[in-house]
Amino acid sequence: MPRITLPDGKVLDFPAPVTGLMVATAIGPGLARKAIGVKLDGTEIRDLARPIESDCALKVITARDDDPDALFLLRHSAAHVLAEAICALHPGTRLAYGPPVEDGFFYDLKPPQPISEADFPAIEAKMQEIVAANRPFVRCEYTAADGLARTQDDKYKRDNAERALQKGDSKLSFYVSGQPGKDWEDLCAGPHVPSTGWLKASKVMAVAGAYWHGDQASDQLTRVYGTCFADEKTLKVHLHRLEEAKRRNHRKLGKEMHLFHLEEDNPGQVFWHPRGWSIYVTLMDYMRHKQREHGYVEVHTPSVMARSLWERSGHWEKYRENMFTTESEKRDFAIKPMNCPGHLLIFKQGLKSYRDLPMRIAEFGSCCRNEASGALHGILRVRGFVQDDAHILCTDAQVESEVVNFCRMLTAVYADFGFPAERIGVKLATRPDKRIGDDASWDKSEKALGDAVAAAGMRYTLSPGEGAFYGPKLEFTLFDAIGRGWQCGTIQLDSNLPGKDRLDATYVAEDGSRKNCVMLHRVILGSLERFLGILIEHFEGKFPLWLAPEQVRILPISDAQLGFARTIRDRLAARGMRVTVDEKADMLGAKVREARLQRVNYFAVVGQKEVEASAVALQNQAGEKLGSFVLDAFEARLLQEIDEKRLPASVAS
RNA sequence: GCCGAAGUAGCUCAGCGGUAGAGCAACGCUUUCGUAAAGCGUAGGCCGUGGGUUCGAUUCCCACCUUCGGCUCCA
Repeated sequence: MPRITLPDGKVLDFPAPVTGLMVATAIGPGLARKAIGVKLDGTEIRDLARPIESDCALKVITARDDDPDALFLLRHSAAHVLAEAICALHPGTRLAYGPPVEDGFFYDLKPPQPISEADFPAIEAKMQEIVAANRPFVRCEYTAADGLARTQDDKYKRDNAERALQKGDSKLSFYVSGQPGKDWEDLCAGPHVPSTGWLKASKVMAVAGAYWHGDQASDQLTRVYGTCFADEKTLKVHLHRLEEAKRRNHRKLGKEMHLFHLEEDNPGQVFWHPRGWSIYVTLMDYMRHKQREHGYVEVHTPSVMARSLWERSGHWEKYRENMFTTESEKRDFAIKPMNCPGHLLIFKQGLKSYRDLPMRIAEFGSCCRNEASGALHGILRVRGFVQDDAHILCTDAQVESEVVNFCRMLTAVYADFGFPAERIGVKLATRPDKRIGDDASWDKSEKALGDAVAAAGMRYTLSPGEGAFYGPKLEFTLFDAIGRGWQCGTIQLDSNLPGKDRLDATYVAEDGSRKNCVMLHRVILGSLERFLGILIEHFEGKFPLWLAPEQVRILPISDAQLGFARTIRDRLAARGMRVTVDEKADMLGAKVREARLQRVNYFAVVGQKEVEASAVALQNQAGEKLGSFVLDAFEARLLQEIDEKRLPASVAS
């Protein structure tokens, strides 16, 4: 006799087991028409047609794009429609696994022939056919034996079934899209929407490879990505957002704006052009300044270090495959993939007292890592990069305050780049299965990091098991102007590397004894290459004035104003600004167009009128005409905007 | 590294067994112009690299390199 509690607190009593649909109907026929599933006790999503036998809290899930539960149901069901369509078009296709994911769903399968984008229109047409037929999703349950028998010839489904049974399920469920025995079926735990007709706003997005169980040594499968929304309008918005991401692509903008290039013969290494390097240097200068403010000392350590040092640090053993190595006079060397050993070697010079701690050692460390060729990605994932790296050597007792300090510094830095607190996500990555150190010390260090984040006024979520083998870490993700997340900053607690068995970094404590330091590895921007790539996409190449490679372009109307234009350029350049004059014989319209496309922040038109008034007619990148400015006012305006690090309206919140 | 797709002028792209095409950019000349493209002309190519098939390959086949989309990885 189930007693159902609704979200508003109302209680419905039923004399016998009911289905979600019956509950929805009891609430109202309108709701029943819109219902696609129910959620029990805030955890289990269930088909509308399945019986509910015991008391529970129940939410009716309707087809809405702002409800993650609804999207889960729609996308999980759309994955079935996709799989059915592919099976119909490519008989002999083996199905593996088709879950909903962020932004859509995928289905891993093994078709007899490769599937490519050219097949999408046919797949989508078939899917629309299945949707138009509006066939019900019917759940069929079998005993373990019967269910296993149904998956007998299918390696992947058999494996899924066995895993479900291992997990403790007593029955195996299949979902038929239509009539059992007649229509397509798939082993699946569910849940699903009532019928295929709900899945109108679906689209096949991409095809890629994937491994069975994510294991490189296992079968290679074809992964077909799709997405589905409740409303076709939301699908359009989603597709529009993808277009937007394409427009912001840092590789495209980097080329258009002459920031950098990548050389085919030298994969994974960036050639920075004058304009790109200008931004890069501004980033470094800025961080150098911030680090000084926060009590860091800057150092520089060798790019190539001997194998013996990497053996002592443990890197040779663990990361040998990903290190570039070289040899001289029969000794092995490696190009540094990290800066920490070098920083510890600096720390170890001379005797350190507890009074010297914490010691914050920073370096714009140029590192090389031999990343797998397939992992390279524009300037976001490269083999040669520079980090705003630093290592804080301190005592256990100092960890928490150092982390608080770091979080505050990081928040201030991110805000200057257009990522205010609400655009920062924090994760605490805790102890992994494979780890060193006892549980008591893990308890202590995880708590220290968590407390520090809270003390800095930030919220975090847990990322269980994702910590480094030597200690927990905090990971900071930035959400850009179109909502994409990029992990940048991190701080990791490490007592392994400075420990006795590794590089043995010690200090003399108050009581005269020698103690080992603990170390915090930390970056804020991370790889400058990557961070700059993210900034390009975040700003769509329209950098704030303080970062912009070309802040002002003077546009003379005719050659008669060239001299005046050059005078203005020299004057602003003397104040440290990045200014050019467009000396081409083009007409003004062409010069304006060019300047806007190049994303120059300000363009100052000078004609006869301006020469006479010693002024400029100003326009900004957005195309707003700002009127006439005499030179003093013009210069003051620019300097103030640079000084404030003012952000463009597109990201200011 | 693995799976799929792609690589043609500086850029964006067309062509696809028979002498390599456009627009923009560049360069030259004319124009000196008031807020998103002045006009005319010139030059520009180992059609990613290597092999094969063919009378003939940018085009078809194979291998490799690089890039892109994923997977795996990311100290």
